[in-house]
Order: sequence, then structure tokens, then C-alpha cells
Amino acid sequence: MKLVTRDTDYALRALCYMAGCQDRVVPASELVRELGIPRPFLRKILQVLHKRKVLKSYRGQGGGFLFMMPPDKIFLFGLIEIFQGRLRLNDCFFKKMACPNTGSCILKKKIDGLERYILKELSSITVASLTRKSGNG
Amino acid sequence: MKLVTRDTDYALRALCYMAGCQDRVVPASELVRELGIPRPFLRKILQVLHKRKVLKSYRGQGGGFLFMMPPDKIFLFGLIEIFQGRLRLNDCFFKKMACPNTGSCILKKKIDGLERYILKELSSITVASLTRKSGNG
DNA sequence: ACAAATGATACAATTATAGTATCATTATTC
DNA sequence: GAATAATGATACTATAATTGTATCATTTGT
Repeated sequence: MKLVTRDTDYALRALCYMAGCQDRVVPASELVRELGIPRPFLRKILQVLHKRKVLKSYRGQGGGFLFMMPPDKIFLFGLIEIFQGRLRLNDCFFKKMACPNTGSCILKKKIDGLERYILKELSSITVASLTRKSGNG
Repeated sequence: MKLVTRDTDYALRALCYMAGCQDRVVPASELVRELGIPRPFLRKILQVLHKRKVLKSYRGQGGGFLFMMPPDKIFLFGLIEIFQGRLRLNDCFFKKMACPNTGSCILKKKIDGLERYILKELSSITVASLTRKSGNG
């Protein structure tokens, strides 16, 4: 089970890197060089972030990307939604079951609880919160 | 993101059904009929449960499956491990990163915390706990 | 004009999930 | 002892998601 797929991961890394570039327009080529992400894949990701209005883009020489949304408003939860769709732990689980006698009710409650908890935790993580200089590992 | 894949789901349903058959040997055919699970898929699942010593099996006419482990010792967490491998939220996430400056440390802590929480929750769910007559949905 | 960038989009490879099919073996029943 | 109904072992297939690649058009600065 992956909480976060590669594209979300790459998007997060790219955004975190960009957060350290105070308002400088950053071209994909730089991100590729610095982060070692395959270029066409990253470009696709950046285009998505642009369409979703997370980033502004500038074309032509000297162009690149810039935040459209402030980094403290970019939530990991939001990136997951963009690249992986809505987080649903319950997906295939309670479709057919229709609570035949018992069990699923208890289970559903538990899993819904888990989902809420995960969402809450993920909603506390932003690009900004990850780039504050406080890591020590 | 799926917490539980189809095979884990089917396994759980089958086990819950069997828990209501007090020590009767239950053949796959009955589970197929009652639960609407594709026969060959279910058979594969039951064979795995047998190999993992969750179920005993009896061959030949009148044969089928019986619990080898008591239902209150069969954890959803264990079924997930059997069919989906070990639960790791962090999987691809912190392999290459190597904590370049900051960020990953905070994130790793958060995600590890999430993982622990999920594990704890899942460890409270057993086949027995799901078949106690107390559902109301 | 050229170079360096993004926009749009289609294609491809790999992996995971979900499911099928077949044949051998065992045990019960008639 | 043959028919039947079950599991054991195992190989195969289909579908979908993930993880990319490739190409060409367009924009912009020099």
C-alpha cells in the first residue's frame, strides 16, 4: 500500500526545492538537474501543477515556473488529490457487502475513522512546513 | 489508495462467513454460492489461508475448510500482510531522498506516526470482533 | 534566426491486481 | 471399484494503474 505515488512524491520534491528559490522563475531543466527526476515525467507533472493553478508558468527563454499558490497553502493532501484522486480507504470494500448481518458496520466505522485521521494528519503538512529549516536526520 | 485489496477483502468475508458456521467444515462451493466470489479466485485465496495455517483443509467429498486459528486471533492486519505484503506507507518515499537539507525528516516522522496509528487500529480488528452480533447499518 | 523554455498529446513499458484454467490427488458414497 | 465432490499445485491471462518516453507546436528572449 502506497500512501503517496511517485508523481506526488516528485511534485512535492520539486515544490520544496522551488520554495528555497525565493520568487525566482525556475525552469524544469534545473529541477531535473538538481533532483534527478526524469525530465519528461517531471514536465508532465509541472504541467499538471500549472493547470491546477499551483504554479504559474513562463514560456520562452528564461522561462520556467513560479508559485501561484503560496507554499503554506499547498497541502500534501492536495497534491495527493491531484495526482492520485480522492483518498478513499473504503473503496471496493463496502460496495457489494450491503451489511449482510453485522461486521461491515463495525469495520466501516473503524476504517472511516482511520480515513479521517489520515486526512487530518495530511492536512497539517504543507510545502512551507516541510521547508522550514528544522530537520535533523 | 486502497487499504485493502480484493483478495484480502474476499478472505475476510469468507472467514467471517465461516465464523458463523460453528466448527462445520465449509467447502469452497458454499462460499462461492453464498458470497458471490469468483470460484477460482476464492480457491486460490483459501489455499493461501491454508498454507499460512489460518485454515485446516479436508480433501475429498464432504471436505472443505475449518479454522486452524481461532477467529479472535485472526487480525485484519495479518490478512493484509498475507495478501498485500507488509504495510509500508513510506515505501518509495525516503529511498533516494537521503534528507538533502530538511523536510524529509519532518515528513518521515509524520508518516511513520501515521503508519503506527494505522497498524494499531488494524490490530484491534479480528474476524471474531467483526462477527459479534452488534451491527446496525 | 536561434535557442531555450513550456503546452499539448499520444505512445510505451512495467508492475500490481484480479481472475481463469487445468490436471493431479484425496476421500466419501453408492 | 467407479463416480463424485472436494482440495493441491501451478501456470496462464486480462485489466488497470503506475511510471515513464517521445514528438511537435508555440512562445519568448537574445
